[in-house]
Amino acid sequence: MNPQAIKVACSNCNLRELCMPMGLSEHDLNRLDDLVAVRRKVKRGTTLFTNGEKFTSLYAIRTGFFKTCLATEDGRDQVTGFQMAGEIIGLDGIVNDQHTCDAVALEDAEVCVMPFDRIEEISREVTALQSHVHKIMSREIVREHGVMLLLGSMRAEERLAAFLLNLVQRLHARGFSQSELVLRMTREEIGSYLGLKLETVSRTFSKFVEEGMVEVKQRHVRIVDTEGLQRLVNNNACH
Amino acid sequence: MNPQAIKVACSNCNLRELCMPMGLSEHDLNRLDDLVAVRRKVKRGTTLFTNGEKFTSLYAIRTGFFKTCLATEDGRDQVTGFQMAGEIIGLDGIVNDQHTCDAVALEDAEVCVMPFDRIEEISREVTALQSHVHKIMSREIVREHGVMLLLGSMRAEERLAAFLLNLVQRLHARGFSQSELVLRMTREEIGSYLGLKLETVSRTFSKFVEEGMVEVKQRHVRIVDTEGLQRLVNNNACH
DNA sequence: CGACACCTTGAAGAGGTTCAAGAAATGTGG
DNA sequence: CCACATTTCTTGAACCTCTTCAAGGTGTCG
Repeated sequence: MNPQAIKVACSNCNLRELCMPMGLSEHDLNRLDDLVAVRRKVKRGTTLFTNGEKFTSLYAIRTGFFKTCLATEDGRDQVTGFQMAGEIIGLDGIVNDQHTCDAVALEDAEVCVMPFDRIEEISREVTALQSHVHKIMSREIVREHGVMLLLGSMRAEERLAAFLLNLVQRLHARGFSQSELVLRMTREEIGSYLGLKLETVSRTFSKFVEEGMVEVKQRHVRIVDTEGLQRLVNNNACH
Repeated sequence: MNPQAIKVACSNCNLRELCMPMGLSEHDLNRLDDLVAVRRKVKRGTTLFTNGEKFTSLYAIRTGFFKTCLATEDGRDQVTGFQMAGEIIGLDGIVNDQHTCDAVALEDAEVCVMPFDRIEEISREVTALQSHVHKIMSREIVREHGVMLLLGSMRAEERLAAFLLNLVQRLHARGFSQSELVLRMTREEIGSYLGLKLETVSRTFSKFVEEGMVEVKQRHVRIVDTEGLQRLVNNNACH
């Protein structure tokens, strides 16, 4: 058995710059390679973790696409985010040693499993990792502030425009098109995330198409007028 | 000059159990006392930090009451949270070394200033602090998930009920009444937080009063029927 | 190829917003 | 300490956005 062939190594992962700190010494890089215990495949439609489950690890998404969602006993359901390659999920579990939401793969996925006690251990030694972990958590807090702004103050069109621009921008950062994207989620999931009903999402898509801002063919979306969408998001003066 | 009299000491602060880890050795406790550089008073209506300002420190609230809010150039405004004694604010600033929201004192307040580089330094040595910092950030993430659920799936009554119950619960944890509270914020600020207009907040208060669930006299609120409010929040079956 | 999930569109209805006016509380300056 | 200005809160009426309910269409997967 050749350990080289099996060993999971952040040091030569091409997603490193997305999920790991940059500019490390050789020595620190080697320490980081101890972070990832194993990789885990998650089939489409199955969960990486669920509400109530014991928290042990954070997960770095290598491939695939996830949603995280809250489901309360009384039947409410809220998608709290969509995550793609290079992003970290599981942060919600730290506070009470158990997860408070479900992470569902929206397409076949693979994640790097990073046991949290090991993260804490190594980040005591590698300052860059410590700082990185703090920044990742802070980034999530800031992202959620943005969602609160969206849910609290935007109208349906503005929400969907903001959503599309955010998605395409993140995909672009991963080398995909600036204007075309394939939605991995249903209208209902988009609606849940945006605080809208699926019919409203559908209607708003249709409206964007009528106005020539996007082309939509099922889950294939092409953004024709980025500035137009941007104006919708920024400019709430027009109402 | 007697250092004893001036020295800020977490080790004998009565809010310690709210903002600091528990069960530390004498030695670790002493290390923790190096965390707080100074205290700072913040007059009502003034800001502790503002959007764009350089991030240097986290703040533990000793006395007083804050709101954090996002204000975008185009005039949107969103209250992202209300914070009280024992809670930590400033986490949003970590990711980009600058704050992304404003923290406004809603009454005269005093905070403990904890330089973040010192927090990172000490938490490399004191495992309990490291863990504590992680938990605080995770707790904020989970709290915001809850707000997303509220904004994304609740109706006006449900939102206000959830808001009141949350406030009174936090106050109760600080030794105040389980049923009476004084709101430190305006109807407009409540509305912004809950994604409603101030008129809707006012009307919903009136409705609760009519139904005998609460008594309201300006900012003085007395919760008469806690279970009733709880039912509103949990039970979305009734519509 | 048939069953199922997903999406679109229409029409009616509800919940929340907007606009407006007035009342109550709070703060300020003389 | 009182009078006045200002902010905050309440309530009504009309309106608008989004939801609900319903039906039909499209795509997908075993």
